[in-house]
Amino acid sequence: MDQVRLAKVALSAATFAIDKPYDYLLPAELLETARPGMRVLVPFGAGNRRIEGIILAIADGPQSEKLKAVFSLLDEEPVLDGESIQLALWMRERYFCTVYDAARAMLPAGLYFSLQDRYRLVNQADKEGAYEAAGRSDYARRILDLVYSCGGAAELGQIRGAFGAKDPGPALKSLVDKGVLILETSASRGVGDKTEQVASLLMPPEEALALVAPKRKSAPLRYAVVELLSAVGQASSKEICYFTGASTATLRSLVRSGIVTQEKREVFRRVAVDSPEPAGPVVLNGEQEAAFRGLDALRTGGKSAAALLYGVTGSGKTQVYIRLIQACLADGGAAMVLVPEIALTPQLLHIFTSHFGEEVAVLHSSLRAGERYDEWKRVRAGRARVVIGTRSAVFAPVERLGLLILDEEQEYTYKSENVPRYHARDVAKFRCARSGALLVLGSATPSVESMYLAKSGVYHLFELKNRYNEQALPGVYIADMRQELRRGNGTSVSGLLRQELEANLAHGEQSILFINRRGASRMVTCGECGEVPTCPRCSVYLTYHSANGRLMCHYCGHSEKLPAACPQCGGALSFVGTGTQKVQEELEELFPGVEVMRMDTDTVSATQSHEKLLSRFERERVPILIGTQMVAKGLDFENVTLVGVIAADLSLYVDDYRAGERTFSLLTQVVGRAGRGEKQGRAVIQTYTPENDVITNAAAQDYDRFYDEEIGMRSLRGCPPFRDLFVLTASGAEESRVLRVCMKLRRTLEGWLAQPPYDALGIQLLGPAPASVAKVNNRYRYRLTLSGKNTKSLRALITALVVAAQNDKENRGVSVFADVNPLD
DNA sequence: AGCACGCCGACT
DNA sequence: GTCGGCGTGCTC
Repeated sequence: MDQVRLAKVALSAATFAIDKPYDYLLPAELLETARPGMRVLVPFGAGNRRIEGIILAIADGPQSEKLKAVFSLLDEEPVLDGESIQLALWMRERYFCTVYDAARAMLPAGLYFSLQDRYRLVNQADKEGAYEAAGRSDYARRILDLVYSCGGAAELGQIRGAFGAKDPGPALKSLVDKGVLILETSASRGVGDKTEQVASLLMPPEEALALVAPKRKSAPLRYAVVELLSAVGQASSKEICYFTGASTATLRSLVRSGIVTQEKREVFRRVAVDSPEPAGPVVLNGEQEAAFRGLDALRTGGKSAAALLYGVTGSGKTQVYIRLIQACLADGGAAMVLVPEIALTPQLLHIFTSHFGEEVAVLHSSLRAGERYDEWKRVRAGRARVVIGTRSAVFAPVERLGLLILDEEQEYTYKSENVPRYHARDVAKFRCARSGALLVLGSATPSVESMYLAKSGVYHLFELKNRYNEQALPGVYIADMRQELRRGNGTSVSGLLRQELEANLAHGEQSILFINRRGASRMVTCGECGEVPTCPRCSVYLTYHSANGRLMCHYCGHSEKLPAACPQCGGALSFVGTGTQKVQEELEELFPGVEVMRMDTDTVSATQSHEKLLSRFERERVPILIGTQMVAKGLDFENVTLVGVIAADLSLYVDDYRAGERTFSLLTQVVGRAGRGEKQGRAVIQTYTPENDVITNAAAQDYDRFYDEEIGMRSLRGCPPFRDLFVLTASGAEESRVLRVCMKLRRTLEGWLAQPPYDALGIQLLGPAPASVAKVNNRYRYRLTLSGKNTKSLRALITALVVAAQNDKENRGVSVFADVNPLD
C-alpha cells in the first residue's frame, strides 16, 4: 500500500457530532511548509465547499479514494503550538465542544479569517450563452441579472440578500456546474499587521557623515538625519521626521543616494497604559514572607503544583504575587495573572505596570481587535512575559510558563457561558501541569471546591490572616428589615443605617452603599394595570436604558422605543426602581442637599466613565456613593468609613447551589471596603433574614464556619466538590418538540444508566425542567441535569448522548448541548 | 450544519 | 418533461 503524507485537520464547519480529525492529502507544494498549528483552507462535504481548518498533526498514511487535498495554507507560521493543540483536544473531551471551537477561543479575533465567497462569470462576453444555460430557472436568471449588474462578479452575501428568505444555493450550484459561474473563495483577515518604516545607515557613520557634510549648508536636513542615525543606529522614519524636521522626501532622497535604507518593521499597538514611576522593592511582612517562601519553593520544586493563597481582604496578596512573579522572571520564566474583570481592577493594573513596565501585556475582551491582536503577538514573541487578563487570557501564547495566578478564584466570571463552555481554573490547571508551572489560586473567600481540595491536601494551603498595617476589621451590624417594616419604615434605608450615615456626614467621612443586585437595570411598569413590557422573543422583562431612551432585552438584544403609555390599557408607565435609582431618591429625600453619586450599568457606559466616576468620588469627597456589584470590588478609599448593604439576602434565594457562596463572598468584599485608611470602619448589613447562617457568618467575617456549614450542605445535596452537575439543554422554536426531545433524552439515559458500566456511576437524574429563562430569541429551552463524579466514563456517556441526540432525525429543529456546572 | 441525491407533485 | 419541494444520509 502506497504511503502518502497526510494532514490531520480539525474543521470549523464540523458540528460536535461529526467532529474528529479529518485526513487531507498534503499536495507536493505544501509538503515543506505545512506544519501542525497552521490553519488551512480545505474542501469539505459533497459540495466541496471551502472551509477553514487547523492542522493538528502531520502523519503518513495509506492512499485512499476518499482523500481530498488541502487547498492552501492560511498561515505562514503556526498559530498554535503543540501544547495548545493538546489543550484543544482536552477541551473537546471536557467541555463537549469541537476542537475548532476550542482553538478559536485561543486565538485573538484579529488573527481570524473571514472567508468570502464570490461568484464570477466565466465568460462575461457571452451573455446569451449564460442566460441560455440558466434555462427556465427563474432563480438562475435572477442571479445572472444581479451578477451582470455588479460588473461580472457578486458576493454570496449580496446574492443571499437579494433572495431574502429563499435559498439561492441550488440555482448557484447549477450555474457553476454548467460552467457559467465560478466560485472564488478569498480569506481576509479582519485586522492586519501594523508596520512602520524603520531607517538605518547602509554604511559606517563616519563614511555617511563624510558624504553629506559637504552639502551641510544647502541640505541641512539630510545632514541632520544622518547625524541622528549615526548616534542612534536605527530609528523609525516617523521619529526621525519628528526629531529632525525632515520630510519623508528627505529620507527617500537619502535612500536613493544609497546612504540610508528603509524597511518595514512590525509595530505593536499598545493599550494606553499610564506608565507609572517604577516601583521600589516590595517589602513583605512576616506572614507574607512565609507565604512567599513556601510558594516559591513549590515553584522551583521541579514539578507542577497548585496552591491556594487564602488571605483576608487587605492582607496584601498582591505583594506576594509580585514577589513570586519577580522570582519567576529572574529564573527566565513567564507569568500569568488572571483577574475576574479588568475594568474593576485599574489599581491592580497600575501596580503591575509600575513593577514590570513593558514586560506587562494586558489581554481582555474590551480591547479593540487590533490592540488585542498586538498584545497577543507581543506575548508570543516573548516580549511581554507578564500577562494580565481576564478569563480568555488563560490561553495566552506564553512560553516557558512558570507561574499562573488566578486572583479572586471564586469568581464566576471564570466560567464561560458560551462555546467553549470552559472554566479558566481547569484550563489553568491543565496548562500548569503541562509546563510544570505553579498554579496559585488567590482569594479572601475561596470557593468551597478549592478550599475542599486544599484541606484534603490536593492544593497546598497558605494563609494570610492579618490585614496589612494591622488595620482592624470593620465593626459589622445587622439591620433587621422585618422590624423596620413593622415600625412603619417602608424605605430601603433602615434606622441604623440612617443613623450611621448621619454620623459620617457630620464627620465629613464618605459612605458606600451597595445594592445586592446583578445587572441592576431599570424596568418599566404600568401604574394602572401592572403590565410590565416583556421581550417579544424571550421570557424576560425589558429593561430601560437611559443612554438611548429605549427598552432593551439583555438576552437577544431586542430594543424598542419606550412607549408613551401602557400598550395594554393606556395607563401611565413608571420606572420600577428597587435598584440604585430608587435608593438614590430616598437618600436625597432623607438628606436634602447632600450629593448622592450613583454607579450602575445606567450611569456607567464605558470603562472610562467608570474610572472617572470613581476618581471624582475620591477627589471631591462625594459623601455617598451608591451602586451595584461594581462598588464591591477592589476599591480602596481612605476616607470611606461606612459601608451599607441594602438587600443582603437578595442573592441568597436563587435556584443555584452557589447562592450561599456567592452571597458570603460578596458581603465579605463589601464589608472589607470600609476603613481602609487610618480610621476604624463600620458596615451595616440590611436583611429580611437576620438569622440566616450565611448572613451571620459574613457579618462575623467567619469564613471557616461558613465553609464548614456549606461543605456539609454540598455533601448532603450532591453538589461540587463531591459531584459535578452536567446540564443537557435542548432548545428549539416549538416548545412541545423541545420537551419531547428532552423526555426522550431522559428515557435513553435511564436505559443506559441501568446497564454496566454506567450503573456503577451512581448518577442522579433530574428534569426535564424549563431553563431559568425559558425562552430566548424565540427558542424554548428545557434542561436535564445529571449529577455524578466528573470522570472520563461519565463524560463519555454525555458525549455519546449529545451525539445521539444530534444525529436523531426525530430531533430536527431542536439542538442539544451539554455544560458542566453552568452558572444558572 | 450544509449539501447532494432521490422521490414526488405542479406547471408547461 | 423538468423545476423545485422536501426527506434522508454523509461529511477525510
